[in-house]
Formats: sequence, C-alpha cells, structure tokens
Amino acid sequence: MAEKKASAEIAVNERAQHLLKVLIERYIQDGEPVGSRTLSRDSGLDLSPATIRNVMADLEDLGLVASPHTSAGRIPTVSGYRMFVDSLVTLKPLEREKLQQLESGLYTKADPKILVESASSLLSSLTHMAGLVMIPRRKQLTFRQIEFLPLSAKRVLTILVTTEGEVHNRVIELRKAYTPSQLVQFANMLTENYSGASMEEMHRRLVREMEQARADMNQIMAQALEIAEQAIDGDIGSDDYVVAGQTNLMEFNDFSQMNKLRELFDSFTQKNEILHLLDESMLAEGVQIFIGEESGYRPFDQCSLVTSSYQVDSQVAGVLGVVGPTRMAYDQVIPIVDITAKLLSMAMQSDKES
Amino acid sequence: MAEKKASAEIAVNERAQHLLKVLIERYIQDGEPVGSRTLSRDSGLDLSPATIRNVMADLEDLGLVASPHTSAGRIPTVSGYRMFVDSLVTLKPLEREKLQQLESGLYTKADPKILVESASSLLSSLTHMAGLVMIPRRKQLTFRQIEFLPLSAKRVLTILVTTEGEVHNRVIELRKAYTPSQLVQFANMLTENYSGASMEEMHRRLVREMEQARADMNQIMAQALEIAEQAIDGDIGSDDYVVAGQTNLMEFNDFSQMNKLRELFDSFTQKNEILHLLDESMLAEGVQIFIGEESGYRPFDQCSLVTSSYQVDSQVAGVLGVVGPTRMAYDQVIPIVDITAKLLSMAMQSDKES
DNA sequence: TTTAGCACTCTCCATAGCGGAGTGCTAAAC
DNA sequence: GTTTAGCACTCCGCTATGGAGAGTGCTAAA
Repeated sequence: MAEKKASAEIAVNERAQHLLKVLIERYIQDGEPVGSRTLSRDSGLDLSPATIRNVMADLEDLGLVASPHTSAGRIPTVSGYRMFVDSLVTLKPLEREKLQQLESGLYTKADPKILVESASSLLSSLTHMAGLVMIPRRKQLTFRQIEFLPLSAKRVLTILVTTEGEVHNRVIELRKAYTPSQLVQFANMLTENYSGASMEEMHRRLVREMEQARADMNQIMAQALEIAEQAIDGDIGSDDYVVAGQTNLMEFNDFSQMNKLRELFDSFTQKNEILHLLDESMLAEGVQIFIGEESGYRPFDQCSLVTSSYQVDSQVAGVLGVVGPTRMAYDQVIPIVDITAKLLSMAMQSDKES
Repeated sequence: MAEKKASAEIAVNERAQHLLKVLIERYIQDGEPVGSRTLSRDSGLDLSPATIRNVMADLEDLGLVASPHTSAGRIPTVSGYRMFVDSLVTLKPLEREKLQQLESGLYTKADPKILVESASSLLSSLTHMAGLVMIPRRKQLTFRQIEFLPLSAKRVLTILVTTEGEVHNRVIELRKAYTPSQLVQFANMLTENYSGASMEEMHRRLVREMEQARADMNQIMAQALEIAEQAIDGDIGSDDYVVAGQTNLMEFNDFSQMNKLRELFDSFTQKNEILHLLDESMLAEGVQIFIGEESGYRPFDQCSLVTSSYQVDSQVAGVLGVVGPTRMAYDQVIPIVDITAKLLSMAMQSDKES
C-alpha cells in the first residue's frame, strides 16, 4: 500500500491521467476552467465531484493543472499540456476532405517557392492558425549554374541557379573592371567546375582553390573565384520562411493583451528568432511540439508551436508547422502538420525528376 | 450684412474655419471630443464658450463636425478633415533629425528592391504608422536581356533582366522539347532584338511579329517569340508593394474593434484592392490624401491614406505612402511622405548612371 | 452679435448586492 | 481507506444605483 501511494505521488495513477486528459480536452474545447462537477459528468468514470476534487488537488500539487482563482475550475499548465501531447492525446485521423485539400494543393509543381507558399497557406487554412514553412537552407542547395551580367563598369549582377530551379541574384561591386566577354568566360569556367556541388561545398572549394590559383599564378582563375566567392557569400545560410494566416491569431489571444499579440506579429517580421526556433526542430524526426514558454522565446509565451521537418532526397531540407494558442486542438493539428510535411516532402522530391 | 450672412451659410466664415482648425488639431492631439470650453481657451480668439457653441452648431449643420453623443464635445467628420487638409493645415517642416534619417536611408544603392524596402520602413518608423511603397510597374520597366535554362525536357527556367537590374524568373512549360543550344540561340535572338524596349512595348511587338514570322515560315523565330511571350506574360502588370510597420496600427484603432483591425491586416496580405487604390493616386502629382470612407474601400473606413507618387527618369514610376488612423498628425505626415517620395525619386534616378 | 445662466443629458466611476459556480474541509458511508 | 455528502467560504460577473463631471441647447439679457 505504501508502495502504491509512493508511486502515485511520483507518476500520477491511471485514473488521474484519464481525468487530466478529459479536463484538457474539455478546456481546449471551450476555453473555460473546468470544474469538478463537469468532469464528474463527462469523464465516464462515475465518480462524484468530491472525489474529482481530491484528484484535482493532487494534480495541482504535481503542477499539471492550476486554477486561475479560488473558485474557478482548473486549467492545464504547461507541464499538463506536455504530458497530454506526449502520452495522453488520441490523434484524430485527418478528415478525407482536408486530406484532399492538401493533396490537391501540393501536387508536384515546378517552383519550390510556390510549393512552400501553398504549404504555408494550407496549414493556416486547415488549422485556422498561422502556418509557417521554412525555405530549404541554401547550404543544402546544389549549385547548377552562374551568370554574370554587367550593369556598369564595376557593378555586376550575378545570377545563381540551383539544381532545384531556384534563382538567386544579387549585385556585387568589383574591385576592377572586366569586359563582358571576360565575365562570360568566368561564368562558364565556374559553371563547369562546380556544377553539382552543394553551396557549402562550393564555398569550401572556392576558398581552397583560390589560394592554389594564386600560387599557380593563374590570374584568370583566381579572379573568377574571387568574384564567385563574393556572389555566393551572401546567399549562403540566409534561411528564410513564409508565414500565412497570421491574422487568424487575432481570434484567439483573448483580444485582451494587444501588446502580446503585437509582439507576436513583430516577431514574424523580424524572423531571426523564429528561424532559430525552427532550426532547433530540424534535428528531430517527426512532429515536435513547443508549448508556451518551452520555446524559450518571449513572444511565444502564450502560444504553442507544432512543427515537423520535411525531406528532400531523404535528407532533412526544412521545417514547417503552425503557431497557435497553447489551447489548440492538438489531436487535429498534429496529424495535419505531420501529413503536410510528408506531402511536401513528396512534392519536392518528385520535383527532382529533371 | 445680408451678403455676409449668405456667404457664411455656404462657405463657412473665417472665424469658423479657424475654430475648425483648432478643434481638429486638438482632437488629433488627444483623441477626445473637444468641447466649447477648451476651444474658447485655446483658440486665441477671446470668445466665450457660448459663442463657440453657436459656431459649433453651424459647423455641425454643415457636416464638418459631429458629436458622439449629446453631452460630449465635437469631433471632425470626414468632410471636416477634408477641409482641414485641403486648406487649413499648416505643415510642419520636417525635423532635421528625421530628414537626416531619410537621407541616410535612401542614398543611392544598387538594388531598387532594397531602396523600396528602406523607403517603406523609413515611412513607418518616422510616422509610427504603416508605410507602403509600390514597386515600379513592370510595364514601365525596360527589357535588357533574357536567358533560358533547361530544367527538364519541356520545362525551362526563364530569367529576365531589366535595365534597372531587376531580375524576374519563372518556370514555363514548353509544348515541345528544344535542345539547350536552340534555347541559347532563341535567347540571343530575343535579347538582340528587344533590348531597350519597355515591357509593354515588347509585349506588343512580340504579338505582332509572331504573326509575321509565321507568315514568313520563319519557324525558329516564331518559336522563340512564342516562348518569350510565355515568359513575360506573367510578369507584366503584376505590380506589387511592400508594407512595413503594420503592427504600429495596433496602437490605434482603439483596440476595441479587433475585427476592423483584422480586416485591415488581411487587406495588406491580399494586396489587389490596395494596389487598385495606389493605382488611383499614381495619376495625380504631389501628395494625395484619402480620408476614411473616401477610399471607397471598406477596411479603410477608419483609416487615412497619405500618398505621393515618385518618379524615375521624370516619369511616374510608383506610389508610396502611409496608412494610419483618420486622426493622424497630417501636418507632420504630409511633409514626410512628400520628401520621402522626392528622395526616393532621386535615389532611383541616379541609380540609372549605368 | 455676444454672453451669462440654467436645465438637461449623457458618460464614467465607484459602490453595493446578489446569484452562480466551484472549492476545501470534515465527517459519515461503503 | 477510498468515496461521498454536506457545508461554509470565496470569487466572479451582473445589475442597479447614485453622484460627479463635462458639455450641450436654449433663452434672455447685455
């Protein structure tokens, strides 16, 4: 008996877990603190409110639920949600209708950019929250071709094309003037030598070979390499993401704390912090969930982030997910994010049949 | 006397105008209905509140002011604001500090895109409202060069470069397969023939010459033209704009009507309607102001839009402006928009020294 | 034409009272 | 011993009330 009690204190017995589950489901449904009376009615356990109250007191001691004030019901805490999504939630299979929407929105298209945008807006419209999709890291893109286009004597527009068909362009300032034909020569040389290399690899090789070319007195090669280095420098590592349906978040957040909401919106524009967060979830396989403060990022205090990485050529290429109130329908959102990631992977994949 | 009275009834006499001006300035400052007492104190006219009340009653009859309820002061109506910005407002010269901010933010840079984004964010940060800048119409861009890059048998990435150094790319599906060298040939042909033409002109000529090439049995030319037509088709007329600081608007709008705010935010994302609005103000020279409903666009009901067109090569290239609450500091905003437009024109201009 | 005076209206705020919902504790019941 | 019933207590939210403040419109006098 003593044993049983001890384990109850540490691990939460099954009945308590079930009650926690029902409580959270209920709270997610109507957003109001759940009282013992309601729980007694809906739990299917045939327990009196008084008993439930005892259990609730235990759960509160364990930090899984809390009550906003003395005489209100209980609401889940972050730890409560954590336990819920980790082991209690019963995922709801995606409705046929929504699945079709996803499939028809993510059929293989040429432009990965459009694909990413579709994914983002699909996520947003299916979940009624904000969807975001990270654009594949430049580092993992494969170089295909480069072009130089003179704008003025020393200003050159560089156009860099990846195997995936993305185009990046930027204007660079040269230290000395080159003739158009020289530039064409450089471009061809670079395209021939580096086509097929990943951007990261290209960067490494460029640096190495530049040294060597200098040593060999191969001026032309050295110059070409220097320009190339300038051209890809900025594009490497400049990840980005696409948000959709931010305004959906205005419906939640209890329209009380405009400030909070504003912070959140601003954070979408500033990007860096969110990229950081997304980066983290690139590492893990499958769906990952950050609840409230867990993200370690202030504006997300009241929000949860459900993410999943997606693959291209069987290696992680990016992350997608949705942002919404902590009190979101995890049972529906998780499958949506999961499947969207898989469909996006597929769409990006078959895109490769070039 | 009778004469004077008659004119007063139609045109609002000078004293009334002055009072309207003071009232609006006051209302803009603290956002609360202005009463006769306050006005009597601040107008500098040495009139008793009672007299002011009479004048107010007149102004109300003329539809220039209104009172939210029986015993509140008056607030300006749309017509009131209109009269204010048209003839009453005394513009406040731009503070040196702000001017410097603008100048240093809009020095001539290579990329017009960056320039546009700077302008937008400068507008937003100087006015504490939302700034927006329309990106030059494709129609007025000048074609410089085109490249075709085969992705797969029938899919080609087209890269289109304008004289201004902007790059547009899109993937097109071909009806039949071409060899890479054919594509290069096409590209050269097109670049040679059309370089220097405006996109609009290019479009016109393409259509015309396609017919002719067909008649001449000049298959190659006809095919090249057809592809080119496909390539530029989407880019023509697809105007766009950049918004910055939307979240500033959350501070106003009296945080009561979340719905209104949401509509507004959504309208920034949907773009089409706003583009329409901006289009309208392209026609006029100088600063233009849309107050509240005047824009004829629902989400802007409670907002004003202050715009000005900017020039490149002494012809109108685009529009910029700010969106904010009707109750905005017009005396400061108007000069800011005006000068930003001028500085942007200059920055874009000298950019042309290629 | 302007002003003073006065009655009137409407908002805003604080106060108080009450019902509802839910809790925690204690003591009895199973 | 776990479960339950009972009870006192707390807190929220709603409504009614009433007074202070601000401002108006009208009338009559200056």
